Amino acid sequence: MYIAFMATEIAPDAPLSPAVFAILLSLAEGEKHGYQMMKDARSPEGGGVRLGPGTLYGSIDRMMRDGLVEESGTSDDERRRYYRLTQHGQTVLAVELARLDAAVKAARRMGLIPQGGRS
Amino acid sequence: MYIAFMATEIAPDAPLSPAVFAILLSLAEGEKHGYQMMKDARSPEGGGVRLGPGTLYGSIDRMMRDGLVEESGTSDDERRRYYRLTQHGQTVLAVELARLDAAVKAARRMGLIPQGGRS
DNA sequence: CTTCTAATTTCTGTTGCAGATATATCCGTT
DNA sequence: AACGGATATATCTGCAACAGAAATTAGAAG
Repeated sequence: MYIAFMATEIAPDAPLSPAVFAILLSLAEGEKHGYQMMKDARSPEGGGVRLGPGTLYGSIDRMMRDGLVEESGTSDDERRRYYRLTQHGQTVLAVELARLDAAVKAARRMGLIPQGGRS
Repeated sequence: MYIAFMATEIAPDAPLSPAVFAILLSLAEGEKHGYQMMKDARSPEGGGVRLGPGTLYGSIDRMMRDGLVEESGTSDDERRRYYRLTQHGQTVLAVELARLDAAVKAARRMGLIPQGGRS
């Protein structure tokens, strides 16, 4: 598959840290500001990760530097800074998801995940 | 579900770093020595992660310290040191897998994973 | 017994993480 | 409009983790 190939070729960013993964996943839904990502990440679907301010904003800076996310000028509130995925960020997320999906499925085959698990 | 509950209660180890996750997953198959985990981790089912010696053995030490893995006296070769999961390690892995499973499924619902993906 | 590979160890600079603290803005109340 | 609390971000700093290089030891092959 294309994605699997890309994993080693154009996305040497893998594997992603849990924080970076959670942020990318949150932004996949659409533009978000930091505080919102924080709450997203806490939910099970968002990865169930606790992000403190240091980790959150530090990660965002690095991700901007690496071209995974960018600021969208949007401003409905003076305090908020909105971010969105770049093209590269979308690719990296897709590759990471494919990676995790493969690992989870392998684990399920091994009987390491209780249920078949519901979708 | 039980596991999901445990995630926040008895396993504050989450989220795991990619290296630690790959090692736990590899050991879920049975006893392994470091070099073998290294090759396991490289395969897609193992997480598709490149572990250099520094990361690998450093992680193992920390995991021993944290009671996730332990040495099994097994020795079919003087050079090799074999490790296995502890009870605690198994629990932590199960919790992490449940976490990732939830995230992957959420991502699939969002259409972020190309196929249904192969099982 | 020499040589090649497997397997681990140790070391070191760089980076990321994580909590604490600080600061600015919005909102509801009075 | 001033106040207090919640929202939202910024900054700073010590500690731990990572990542690659280099060295070391043991087994396998000839």
